[in-house]
Amino acid sequence: MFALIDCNNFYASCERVFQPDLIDKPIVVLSNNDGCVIARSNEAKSLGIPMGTPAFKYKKIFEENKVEVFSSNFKLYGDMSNRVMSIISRFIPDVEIYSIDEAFLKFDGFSEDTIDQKCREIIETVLKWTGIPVSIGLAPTKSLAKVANRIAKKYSNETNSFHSINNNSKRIKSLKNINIKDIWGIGFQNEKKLLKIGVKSGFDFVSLPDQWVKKNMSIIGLKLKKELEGISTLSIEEGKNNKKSIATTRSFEAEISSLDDLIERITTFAVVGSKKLRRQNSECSIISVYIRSNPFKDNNDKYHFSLTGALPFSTNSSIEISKFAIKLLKKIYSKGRVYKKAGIILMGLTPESNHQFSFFDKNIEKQKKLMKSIDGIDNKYGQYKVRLASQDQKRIWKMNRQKLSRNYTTNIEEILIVK
DNA sequence: TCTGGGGTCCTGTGCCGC
DNA sequence: TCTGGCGGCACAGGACCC
Repeated sequence: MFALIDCNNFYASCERVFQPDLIDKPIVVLSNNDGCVIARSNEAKSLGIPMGTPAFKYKKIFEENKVEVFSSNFKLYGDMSNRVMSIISRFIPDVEIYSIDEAFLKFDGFSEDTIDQKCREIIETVLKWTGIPVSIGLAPTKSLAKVANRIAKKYSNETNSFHSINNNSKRIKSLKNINIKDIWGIGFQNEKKLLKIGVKSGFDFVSLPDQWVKKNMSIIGLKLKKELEGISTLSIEEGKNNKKSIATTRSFEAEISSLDDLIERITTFAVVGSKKLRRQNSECSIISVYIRSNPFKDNNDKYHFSLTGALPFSTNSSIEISKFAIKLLKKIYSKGRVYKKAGIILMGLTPESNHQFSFFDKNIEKQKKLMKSIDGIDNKYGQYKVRLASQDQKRIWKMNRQKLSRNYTTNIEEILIVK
């Protein structure tokens, strides 16, 4: 059996742990730059504030209903997530951390009663030790565990936040009651496709012929169908911690058109990206750079240019990576256009320890030492104190974070004081 | 005025060498 | 020597997730 454990309204719950007077009050958490709503407490949900909506459109509703608004504090959420995950691992060894607020668990060789009991214990312990409420869905496949989790959460009063799909009639009943768009793996495009042929519920979906699903929704769609039929096609992936790509991308506060400005941004992204690379002891061999217009602007002139290139060797040096990224940028840049967002993605990641020496990297030892001292200085005096010449020396990230909460758990200066 | 960032996987296409 | 067919590969783009 698979269980999916999910933290309820995770970011909002994290904020609430440290401000208990906000219990029962509507809370929203905004994305970087205070752009979109990315988390809502139940009270905020019932005010009709949608997920992912631009915050400025709801400013009035926030004020009228005294909604507590927070800028995202990922340091805090990341730390709270680690705490929750380590508690879960005390109960069961097979854990796949799926996202910051979700994990799949695999129960093998336990009786049904034992599993139920363990799930309830996990819910209780996580709440007691961290203050974060969680829900658990249990089922024979991962996709059905997602469905079960939804039910556990939606009817938490009756389910006590735990629901199990442990027989066929429960499976059918759940699928009949779930909207097609609420199934894990069905996005907007597939929903459109399915509604067109009259598929509205999960049950309608599993009633389709396999060939249709394969043809119209690829192998992924077919795997999903099998999962919902109770045949497991997705397994627990442990140790997924090592990433296959590392992206650093940002929207700009204003549109940019000069090459120099873009070079400055791309260099900064390259520096940030290579630092992430070094932190997980990896190197990259492929770099992708993109620049794009504002997709929300009301004209037809929308563009997105990207270019991917392979380095002649693997590296995690900020200098090599930014040099190469700028080369790519120059190839896709065209004068006279305006850009609103850019990014760099590092791919072809390999462990630093497997480094293949090549003719080109005579400099490698020198670069390694240099990066080590840069990281050392940054760790001592604060992030990104050392900058490359092509970065703007005065510029600091102008991220808009007007409503940032404190780093209660990761910075001793900001710890909660009880008077 | 103000619309996030970071991932994964799959598929179509074009090119290359056999 | 030329050509068609085919597999493998790289790459771009699309779809999904949180």
